[in-house]
Amino acid sequence: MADENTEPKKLSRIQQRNRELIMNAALDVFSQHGFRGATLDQIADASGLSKPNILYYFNGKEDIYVTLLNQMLASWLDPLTALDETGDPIGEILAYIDRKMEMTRLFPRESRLFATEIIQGGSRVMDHIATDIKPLFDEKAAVIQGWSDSGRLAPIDAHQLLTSIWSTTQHYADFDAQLAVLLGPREQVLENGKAYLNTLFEKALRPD
Amino acid sequence: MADENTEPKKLSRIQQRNRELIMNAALDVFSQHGFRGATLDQIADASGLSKPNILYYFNGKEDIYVTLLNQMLASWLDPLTALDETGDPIGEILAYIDRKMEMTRLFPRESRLFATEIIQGGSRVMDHIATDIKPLFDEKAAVIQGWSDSGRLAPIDAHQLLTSIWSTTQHYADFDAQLAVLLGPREQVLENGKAYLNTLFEKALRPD
DNA sequence: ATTATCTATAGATCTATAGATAATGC
DNA sequence: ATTATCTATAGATCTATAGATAATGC
Repeated sequence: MADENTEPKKLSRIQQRNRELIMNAALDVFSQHGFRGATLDQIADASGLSKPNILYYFNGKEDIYVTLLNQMLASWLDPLTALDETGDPIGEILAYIDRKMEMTRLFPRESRLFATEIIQGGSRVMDHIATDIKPLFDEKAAVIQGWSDSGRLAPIDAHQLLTSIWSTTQHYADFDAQLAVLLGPREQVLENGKAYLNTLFEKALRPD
Repeated sequence: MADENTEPKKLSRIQQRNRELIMNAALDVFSQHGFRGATLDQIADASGLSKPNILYYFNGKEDIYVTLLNQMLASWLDPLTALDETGDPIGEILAYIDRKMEMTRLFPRESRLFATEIIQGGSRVMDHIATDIKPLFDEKAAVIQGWSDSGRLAPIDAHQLLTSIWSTTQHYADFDAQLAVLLGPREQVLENGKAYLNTLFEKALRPD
């Protein structure tokens, strides 16, 4: 029970397919109800597999949840990783915003899963945040701060800038249900949001 | 069972105190776990009352939750209501941001309760959003759009502007756990955030 | 007398496992 | 032979109620 993470055991085709079915169902269920609110029954129903069969593939509810989170977090930072120190400052940041908006468009459930987890204290991702997210966050913030300090961007707090980019872009996924009532259909809202954010940050970042 | 909302029955001092204890405990528990994830046991523990006693004051888990949401939503829009058409456009919007940041500072649990509810589909507040929030949202957006169209603000999509103010300000409450790791202690983060948002929106809104 | 609280428990829901059976890969 | 799935169920947790008892307000 100590070292069970050494399991690159080749997965059979069935294994692979069913694990994917479960992950997808779990994403639906956990992003809608959070960890505590979700049940294996719901995941079983959504995946089309029986409850005991699901526990044949995973060691339990928490195992499913943690596996799902890890899988998702692995690609969550890609848009920020791609921020290029050697590029044009404003162009780089606007491109980063576009990539984040694309994440929102393609992976709204993942965004909501992460949001719920953090809102509820984030005990299962805190390690990940400290270990993986913070270093990248600080590194890229330093790049942006460098641009700002050297006058290639307006004077700005880079950490706060990144925070506001996260909040504005992820909001379109997380508060989808509210925005559908207040602003209209999803695709259109995202399109308008993208244009708006580009204008907003372009004006705010332009030096002088 | 039809018209039980006619209950302005004067509450005894004990009634009032215990209902408040329960509301406060429920805010803790529901904002941390969402509706499905919360249990009466947790609320009982947090309030110091017994479980059956809690059900003496409320008709059940859902009754507690809905009462809490309604209570909270009643004041949630106050900052927006105060936006004054006859004031200075940029000053009014920056003051609105300050009020929202103050809500974040004073009522982070309420913000997280609302966020979790919306992320999870918002079935229990959709009516409220359509009936109470949307009209005010549209009215104030029209005011701002008027300012923008008449050149007193930069050209801007007022609905999107309000959306981005909500997302940026509420983010400090909702993603508190993450920001504590990435940015540092809460009070300081809020202070920096307030200054940052003022600069950001001031630059973005200035005409010309 | 009325209001508030407690003990005890019914009945539903949930996670997880045991053990049998069916399907698949050599 | 090994992998995958099913039936049945144990044991824990949860919401809610019944019915008795204690506290409070006239």
